[in-house]
Amino acid sequence: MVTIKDIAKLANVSHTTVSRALNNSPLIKEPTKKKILEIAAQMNYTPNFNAKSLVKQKSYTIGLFYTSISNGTSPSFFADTLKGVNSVISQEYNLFVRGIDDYSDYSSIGRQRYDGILLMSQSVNDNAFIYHVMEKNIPFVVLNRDIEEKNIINILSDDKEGARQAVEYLIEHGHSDIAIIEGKQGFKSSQQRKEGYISALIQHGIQIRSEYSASGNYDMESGYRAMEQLLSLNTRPTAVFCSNDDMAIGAMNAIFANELKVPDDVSVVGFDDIGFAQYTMPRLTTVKRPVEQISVEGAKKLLSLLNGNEQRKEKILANTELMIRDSVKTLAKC
Amino acid sequence: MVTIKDIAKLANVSHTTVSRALNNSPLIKEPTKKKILEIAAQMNYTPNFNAKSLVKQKSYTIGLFYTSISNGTSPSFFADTLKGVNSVISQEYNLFVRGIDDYSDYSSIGRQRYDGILLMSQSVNDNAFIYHVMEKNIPFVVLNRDIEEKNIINILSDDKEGARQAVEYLIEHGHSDIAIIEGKQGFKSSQQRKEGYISALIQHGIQIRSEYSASGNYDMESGYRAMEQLLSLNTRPTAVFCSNDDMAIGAMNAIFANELKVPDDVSVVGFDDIGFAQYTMPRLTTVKRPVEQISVEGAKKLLSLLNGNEQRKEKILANTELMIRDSVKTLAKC
DNA sequence: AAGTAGAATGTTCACGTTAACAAAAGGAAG
DNA sequence: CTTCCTTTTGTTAACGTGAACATTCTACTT
Repeated sequence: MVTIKDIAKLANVSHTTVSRALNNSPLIKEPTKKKILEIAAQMNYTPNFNAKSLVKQKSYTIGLFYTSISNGTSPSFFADTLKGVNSVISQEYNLFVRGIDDYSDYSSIGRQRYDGILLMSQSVNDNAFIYHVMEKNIPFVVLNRDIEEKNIINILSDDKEGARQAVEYLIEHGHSDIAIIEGKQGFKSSQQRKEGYISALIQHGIQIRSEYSASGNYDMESGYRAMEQLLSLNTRPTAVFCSNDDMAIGAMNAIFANELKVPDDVSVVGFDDIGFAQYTMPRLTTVKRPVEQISVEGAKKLLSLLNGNEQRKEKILANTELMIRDSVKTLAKC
Repeated sequence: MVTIKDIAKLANVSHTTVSRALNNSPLIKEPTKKKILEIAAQMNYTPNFNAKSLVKQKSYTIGLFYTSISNGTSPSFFADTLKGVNSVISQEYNLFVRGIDDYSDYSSIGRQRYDGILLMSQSVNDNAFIYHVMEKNIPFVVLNRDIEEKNIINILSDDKEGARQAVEYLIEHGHSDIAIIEGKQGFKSSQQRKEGYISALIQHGIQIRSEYSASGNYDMESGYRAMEQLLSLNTRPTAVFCSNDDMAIGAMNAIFANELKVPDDVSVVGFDDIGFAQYTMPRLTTVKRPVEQISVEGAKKLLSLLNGNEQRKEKILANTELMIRDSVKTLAKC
């Protein structure tokens, strides 16, 4: 392995001069710098990041942590977040990916190893990890999940507004018998999506009917069951807002199973815009959560923090986008 | 930051003794070791991996490289491979993730930075990277894509056999007018899946008809177009083997668009078993590529290599599995 | 009791880099 | 030509750890 000392010998200067030249220090005369740079290139020199890290007390490493890599994280979430973060991180930084549940204890997670941490949080269970990171004084950003705690940079999508818009879209297309299939009990996201649903109804003066609220837990199967329950009502809803796409797919299957059609008999709207939403039959109208954008913003924020720019420790809401496809029917307004 | 020297002072021993105790050296007396370990735990000591790396000439980092993170890699592929690798890598190692196309030059990729490299290869364009890694003498394993080169550890699924089994399954269910929608021209995988298709037909004495070969390029749209072409034939095939699931979904859409039904009018089989295959209507029968298993095997192989166990530089084929769902109809044999 | 082998611990140095301080070289002013 | 800055370069130490070699301590043999 070629080191700066090797270069120094060849260039007939001290290794410090080489170091300075490579780091583009203004202290070095142009011709000297040029000569050194040439030799370095010729010798195929690669800096040793470990040595650099050791002396600079910086790891040049950013940790990207998920709640879990093995359990529950949806494929498209991985792909989108990784894409987003990856596009921002410069070559100077290493990107390390791990699941929080891979660790039995967090002792190996310290400042020396990570300059900063991006946490794609999907569960309240992550809080222990968050406290550890705060305690260790590692710069970090929490993405995707709403953290109650103040003084944390927290970027997530505005689920309430997204849900409101989706339901408003249904109303504008003539629906007023609109049901909701709720997300997992106790999840902040479930609550906010429901709030959006309610807010849209109120805003348009539509009465809220408790029998139009069916509970689910974010998986397909629960969407199916919730839909069956809704279909068995005396006055069947003409449209259903599902708190995520998986449940929407389950709901659509339940509708088909009852020999009804989407959107002719029942309109369906989802939430998330998973990759598969455009491959369903019919293609699913849904609320796109800007996961990739959140990742990009989060990574940028973190990098800026690492560069010493003070950031406001605030919550940032990213806008959702309604992806209009084919699962909603326009009703003639009565 | 607490270092072994701090511990040494408190324990009234030399820092080397601490180092040995922490590394569980047999040279240290039990009571001393115990005392040191206790103090370390109490002080919340975290080893500095940079210093360790520097002196041991080891980076404790495994690079997981994809052909691209931004382009073309399917979400489920990310998720499955990451899961697989992650489950094997011990806490001792860092997992570094990047796309090859993130690099304009490979100069920063050297032995000091990576103890070993896992390459999830999806394109011939990766070859330049492979040569670089070989030249730098970094231990590595190529996964997923068939590499012609000898003397490379190369783990991939047995696509030919998988395709053969799928087509055989169609034949066993009474089909003999079986078409194929081929994968992207020039891809090794396309070729091997087609070979499997042909081999099954020959084996069962079924004549190969050139008009039953439609070309595609692995995306939905191409599957749709290929299927339309097949449907326009005088003697429509009763079953279609699609070289991947995306094209199978496209093909199913084409069948529906022509007011035909899957599987009643045409049976469809896919390849890959993407997550969505079980959510299609009807659920897609397909060949599951053991992506996660390949990742696990590859990571194990690499770790074993890093631990100094010589590995045979060979090609390993992993078995596919036919996922039987609802997109194939049993025909009465004539 | 002395000698000795072996176990346990300590000293010193090295890894490759940057930083603090030191020194030399060059140039301007008197 | 001194003297004194300023610019450029060099010397030395430090980061935290592990390894080679050195030393001390123990326990056993004679």
